[in-house]
Amino acid sequence: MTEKGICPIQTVFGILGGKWKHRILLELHPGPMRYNQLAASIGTISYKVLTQQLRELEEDGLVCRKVYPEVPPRVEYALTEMGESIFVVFREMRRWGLECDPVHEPVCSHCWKCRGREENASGSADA
Amino acid sequence: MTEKGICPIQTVFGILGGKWKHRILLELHPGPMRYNQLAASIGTISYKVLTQQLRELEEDGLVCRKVYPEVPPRVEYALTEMGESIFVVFREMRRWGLECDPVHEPVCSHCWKCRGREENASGSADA
DNA sequence: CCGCATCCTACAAGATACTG
DNA sequence: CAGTATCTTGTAGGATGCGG
Repeated sequence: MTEKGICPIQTVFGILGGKWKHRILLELHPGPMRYNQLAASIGTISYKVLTQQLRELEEDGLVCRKVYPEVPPRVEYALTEMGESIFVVFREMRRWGLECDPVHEPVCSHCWKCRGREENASGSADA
Repeated sequence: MTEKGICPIQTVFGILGGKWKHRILLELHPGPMRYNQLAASIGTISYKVLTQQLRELEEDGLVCRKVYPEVPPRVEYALTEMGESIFVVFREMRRWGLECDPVHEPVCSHCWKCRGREENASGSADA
C-alpha cells in the first residue's frame, strides 16, 4: 500500500505516483475493462508493470478486480467509488494544464474529457 | 523543459513529477526564500537535486529566481503567478487526500493549509 | 553563499520466457 | 487469457568535492 499518514498532498502523489497510474484510471473511466484490453489501449506498457500498478491501485482502493471463473479466464478491472472520486482532482489538473499549455494536442485519445469531443466537436466540453 | 503538447493531465504530472517539486512549491507559498533556507526547511534534499528541480520549475514558469549582486551572494526563489495558480490543484488534492486517509498526521508542518492550523487550532480551516 | 561536476546507488520500468 | 519469474536497463536521486 502506498504510504499514508503523512501530508494529504503527498498521499495523493504517492497513490498516483507510478508512471502509468493516472493513465490506467483514465482508461477505466468509461467503464470496466479486461486486462488485455487495458494493455492494448495503453499500448506501450509491459504486462509486468500493468499488473503491478493495477495491484497497487487495488490496494489503495481505486480500482476493483473481478475474476469470472470461466475458461478462458476473464478478469475485469473497474473504478471503485473512490477511483471515480479522484476525477475531481484530474478535472482541476486538466483545467490548469490547458491554461498553462494551450497548444496541447487538439484531441488526446486517452483523456476522458477529450475523448468525448471527437464526435461532439461542437459544444463547450469544459466547466 | 517538461514535455508539453500532450494530454494536459500528463503535462501536469510532468511538471510536478519530481520527488520534491510539490514540496518546494509548498515551501515557497508563504513567500520568497533563499536557496539555503529552502534546503534547510526541506531538510533531506541534496543540493544537487534542489538546484535541479528549481531549474525545472523555473523553466516551466512556476518559480522565478532573483539574484542579488551582493557579497556574499544572495538568491531568492519565489512563486510566479503561474506557480500560485497551481494551488487550486493542490487544494483539490488535499481535500481528496483527507477524505481518503483521514488519519494523516494532525499537523504536517510543510503543508500550506496545515501550517496555519498550529496557532489557529480552533476554526474549520477547510472548505 | 550558491551551485556545478563527477561519480555512484537504488529502484522503477522494459524485455522475454514460461505457467494455471 | 491473464498473469508470474527472471534478467536487464534507464534514470532520478544521493554524496562529495571544487569553483565563482
